[in-house]
Amino acid sequence: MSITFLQETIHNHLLAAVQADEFERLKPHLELVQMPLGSILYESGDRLQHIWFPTTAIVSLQYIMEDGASTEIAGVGNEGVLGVSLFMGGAATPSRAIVQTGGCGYRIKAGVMLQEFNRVESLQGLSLLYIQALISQMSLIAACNRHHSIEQQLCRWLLLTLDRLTSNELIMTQELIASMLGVRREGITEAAGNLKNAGFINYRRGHITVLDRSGLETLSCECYQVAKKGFDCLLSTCATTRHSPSQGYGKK
Amino acid sequence: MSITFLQETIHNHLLAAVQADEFERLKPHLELVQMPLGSILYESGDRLQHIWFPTTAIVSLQYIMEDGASTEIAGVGNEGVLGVSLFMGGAATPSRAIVQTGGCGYRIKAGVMLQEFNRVESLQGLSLLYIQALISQMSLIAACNRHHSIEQQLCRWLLLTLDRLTSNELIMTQELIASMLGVRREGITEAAGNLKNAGFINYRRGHITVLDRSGLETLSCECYQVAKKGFDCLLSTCATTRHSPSQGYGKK
DNA sequence: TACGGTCTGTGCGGTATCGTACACAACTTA
DNA sequence: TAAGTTGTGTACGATACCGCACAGACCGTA
Repeated sequence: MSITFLQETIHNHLLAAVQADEFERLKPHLELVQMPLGSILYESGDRLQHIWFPTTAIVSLQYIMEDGASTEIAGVGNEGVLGVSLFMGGAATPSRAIVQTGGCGYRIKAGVMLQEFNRVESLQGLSLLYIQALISQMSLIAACNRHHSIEQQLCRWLLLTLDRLTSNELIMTQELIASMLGVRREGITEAAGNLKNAGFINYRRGHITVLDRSGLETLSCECYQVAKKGFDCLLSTCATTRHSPSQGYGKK
Repeated sequence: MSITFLQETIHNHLLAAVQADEFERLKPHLELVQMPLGSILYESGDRLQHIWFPTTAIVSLQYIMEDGASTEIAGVGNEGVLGVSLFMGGAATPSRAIVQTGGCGYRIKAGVMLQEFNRVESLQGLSLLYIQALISQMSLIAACNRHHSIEQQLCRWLLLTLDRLTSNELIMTQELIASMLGVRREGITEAAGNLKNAGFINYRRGHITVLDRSGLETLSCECYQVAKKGFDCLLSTCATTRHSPSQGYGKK
């Protein structure tokens, strides 16, 4: 049971990079939870109750405008952690965190986490490292929003999501993608139609299957490669401090 | 001389909020420098040599795409600090920092600053607090980029810049504003023309004078108010930890 | 005062995206 | 199997913004 726990834990790279002795302190507080599609971890303005380390789930951070319009500002998978604003002064979070791909993750109470953050240097370092990566990703997305077409952005988004999955099928409606990218649903329908005609993807009601990754890469803007490089960089840094060297990322 | 120095220093709110004894340690390393319009503090990918605390200068953080297209991702005035990625793992900065309004600021060597950051808890806390505010601002701008018209964004931008100035005149070409907002220069010409016709601003070759703030506020999107609230929140938190209670922000 | 460079104004066609409306298909539940 | 819900396809005008081209105005400098 303890083994299972550890192996599952490893599926979050950030958590896996915590030093062994410090991890032992965290362990009793980590709670494995379901993160079902569409559930909202926190709303903009909420006071954080928990911190989450996704394992198989993917979470989208969105900024919501007064009229309800939304924009994804970053995505978080098993390379990251949700609720970092807790470490930065406890002020309210500026975004909504909504589960974009259902799965699992570890949850830990905010109070405990804050205590450990302040006590444990490696945990602090890892968090900061992640925040840096998050900022990079946000910059990228902001610029991509401004300068690239819906089709290009859709490709980027599909690829980044795919990189965090073990399968090549996304459970995802066009409506949902549209709200992430901050565009009309019809815009996604059209772009997705093009990708389907090109033979790069296929889909049916809420399921998108990627058939040709490299095809998507050719249509995507530069932003996918840049974002990927950022993640790789983060992960390799994590890997060098990993508490158990043999763990990979393969297990379903 | 020492008095002058201190008073100048106070013009950066973040620096002013450092505890007195810790500030004494930093003081010998702080270097008052000119920050002329258009100068670039660092480029995307640079290894940081310095950290800057603007006093009268305003700096724009921009993401630059491969084809040279740019987008402002955040603005930094005397409420903030440039080079925070130094604290977060030393990886390269994801953006370009370019001086948008000429003025002065304090500079400190990266090595010294990093040492102090790791040693001094209040400095760490303040930096994190600022990073949080920066992230909020970035989210906001990303969403505003996506959903609001050039005119609305121009109003927001003018207002936010104005809030950081003591005068109501911006030294600024339309071309430069366009590159900040990531739009064509002609788009700015048109929007600025509207604002001029409405009697809210006036301008001549590289000088923009704001005549009617509240007019701009009515045309601006919600984003200005939200951003302003974020800054106010940051500043009030800084104020409560300020090392010298009597210092304001009035001196030219 | 003349010159030259920079900044601003304007026009025009092209296009991506929006807003709206509606039909149809796929899946769910009764 | 039928009804109802939800997701997708399509069409069409409106419009915001782009790309380009060029004219004119401003301002520093010679």
